[in-house]
Amino acid sequence: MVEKKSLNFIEQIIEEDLANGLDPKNLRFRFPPEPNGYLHIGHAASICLNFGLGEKYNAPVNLRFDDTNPAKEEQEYVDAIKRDVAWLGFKWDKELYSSDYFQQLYDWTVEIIKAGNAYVDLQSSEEIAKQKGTPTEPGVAGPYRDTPIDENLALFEKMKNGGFNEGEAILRAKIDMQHNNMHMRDPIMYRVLKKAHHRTGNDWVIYPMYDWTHGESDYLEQVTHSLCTLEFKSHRDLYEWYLAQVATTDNTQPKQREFARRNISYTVMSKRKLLQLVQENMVSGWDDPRMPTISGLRRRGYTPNSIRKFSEIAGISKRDNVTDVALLEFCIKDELNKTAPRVMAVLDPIKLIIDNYPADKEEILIAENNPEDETAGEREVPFSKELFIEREDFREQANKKFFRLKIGGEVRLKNAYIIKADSVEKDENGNITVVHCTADLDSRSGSGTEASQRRVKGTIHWVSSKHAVKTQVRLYDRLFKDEAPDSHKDIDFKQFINPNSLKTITALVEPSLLTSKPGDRFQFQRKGYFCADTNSTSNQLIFNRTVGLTDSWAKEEKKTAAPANDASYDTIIVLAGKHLKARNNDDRNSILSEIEPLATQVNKEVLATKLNDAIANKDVLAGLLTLKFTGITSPEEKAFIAKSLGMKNGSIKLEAINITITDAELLLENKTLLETILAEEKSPFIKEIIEKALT
RNA sequence: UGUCCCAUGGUGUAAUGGUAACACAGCGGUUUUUGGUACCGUCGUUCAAGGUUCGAGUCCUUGUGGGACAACCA
Repeated sequence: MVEKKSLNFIEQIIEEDLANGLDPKNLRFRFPPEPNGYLHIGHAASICLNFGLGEKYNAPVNLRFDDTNPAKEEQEYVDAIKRDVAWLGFKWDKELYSSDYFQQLYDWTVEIIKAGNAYVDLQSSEEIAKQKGTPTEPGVAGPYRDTPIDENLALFEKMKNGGFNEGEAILRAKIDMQHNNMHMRDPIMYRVLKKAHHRTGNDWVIYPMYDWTHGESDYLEQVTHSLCTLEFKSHRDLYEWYLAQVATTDNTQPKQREFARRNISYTVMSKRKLLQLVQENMVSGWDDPRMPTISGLRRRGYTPNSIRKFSEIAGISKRDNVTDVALLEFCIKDELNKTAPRVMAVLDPIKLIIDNYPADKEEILIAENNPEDETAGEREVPFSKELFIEREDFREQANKKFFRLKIGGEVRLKNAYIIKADSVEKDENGNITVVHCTADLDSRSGSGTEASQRRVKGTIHWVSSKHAVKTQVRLYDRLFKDEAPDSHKDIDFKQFINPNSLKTITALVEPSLLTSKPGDRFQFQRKGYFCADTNSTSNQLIFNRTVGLTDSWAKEEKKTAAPANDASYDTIIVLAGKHLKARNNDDRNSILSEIEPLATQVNKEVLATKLNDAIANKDVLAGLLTLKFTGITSPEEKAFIAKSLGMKNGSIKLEAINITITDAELLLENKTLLETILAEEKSPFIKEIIEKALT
């Protein structure tokens, strides 16, 4: 049976071209990074698209560095990019550089000038920008637009020979200053940059711009489909215009098509912002395991397969998107579950003494390496009287939902004995220092005895005190607290940084890990997947947490521990998000009627902390919609209203204004604030409301 | 007050004029020497209004909402 897989819209375009006579042998793609930063998971989508297409159609894919700006580009980035693409498992056909085409581009340019389609402009960038107009107003011609061809040729020659300083002269294509598309209003082809280039050194002092390079590079390489992200859509006209200047009809005409960049929740995905995190030391570097860079994910413990799988199931489209990071995590958990050896590691140790086990006895127990993989084999784990177990796995008393160790209760020590807790020792502060227990000495795992077959509800992991190895463990969490930290126009994305994104602890692990090498991946049983860090050695083991295991006990605990009203407020936040997305008042009103009963249940103390933390639009709106029904009483709530009045989002501002003007006291307190808003407000609707209230 | 692009469950994507589906997340359960995995179940979707058509998520019109475009960046 043939499974028919649906095609994404890029594949459909290719199929169409093939159907229209394009020879599949001519198919060729390229991945064109600028070497000015590290590749991230968003680039991975593009890499997987292009190289995936190459594999699917058996077509070559070039790795071409788009290196036309010597000010920003460095060899370090070239090396990192090559390493990352290769690590993902892709093989490029040719390694190429746009800078290799500088001479060809120059020669073509001279022809374009001779054809009267380009001119040298000697104005300042401010003047040029001014003449360019805006997206809503057409541009006007500058004074150099009609310079005679001979003069342009001479001036361009002078540019090339260093006769102008940076900023004094540029070469422009002569297209149409009134064009709807700003990129067509006589775009810049060359600028003077007296900087050494990482490959061409000091050969050139003029450098071509992106548009006048990219399509021509595609053409020279005979790329058929030049795929890029959506923000280049409006460059397509120019791409085609330049191509028309140089292309001959017997050659393949490359085709630019655009797809949406891949965003992931709780992180940022722009090189500029990632660079900022690196430069401002908010992370340890481009390969910090919290970074969404390929190198960061690699150090975190992600595999090439998991990233390729993610790109495949996330898909390709033209819609703005924020993919749930849980999907990425699913991909790595799914793979590691099948491949990662299991080991025992205690992250937060508490001592356990088996009172009825001989003090000098040591046993070597057998443990399965991976229950999902029979070929993974077994290993030996030492056992003795004194062990460490996870602090959270013991409670003096607990209800019957807690099926770990408690006084008088039984639990299985993984791969070892069933034990029963008897008593505890405590320090002067009342903290438990030791748990005493009794083992059922007939119950050893794998011994085959009747007692060994006994079923107890809980199984916990452990390490032998004498044999335990101290290890540094880095527990990583999401870098940002907000789903889309850079989606808030008025708030800097760094405001959302999660202060607890890294917790470094000392853990105790079983001795088998002593032989682990950097990059080795393990499942620390019941805890998560961990990867030996680049700097891990047998003298100082270091493990990075890639991702935790699904923890249904934590969920259960959260349910009972959190105040009941939390759930109401969480629902209100979700509804507030919908309210922001709603496109008509009917929808908004029905959401309000859902919120009303919930709002009255919200715990005021919970609310106070939530209001204090609210930064994102939906969190602020949730607060407002709750207060709308509960009324404003505390100083915190009043402060929150004042803060909301300052938000730029229209729905939020309107809601805040409405709440303010229906409360006489609030109205009085915020009178000057409202007057300020009135002065700056553009919406006549909002102005009218404020004016009415103020009089 | 311009041009272009986009709009399908909470999220990401399918459905190519013919039964709105898959995955993740959520919720409930079964199994379990990992509260993992696996398995089963469950929740929930076509922005709006008109039009074309036997039939519209898909085509057309208008509207609404979101995004891109004014670097000597790519």
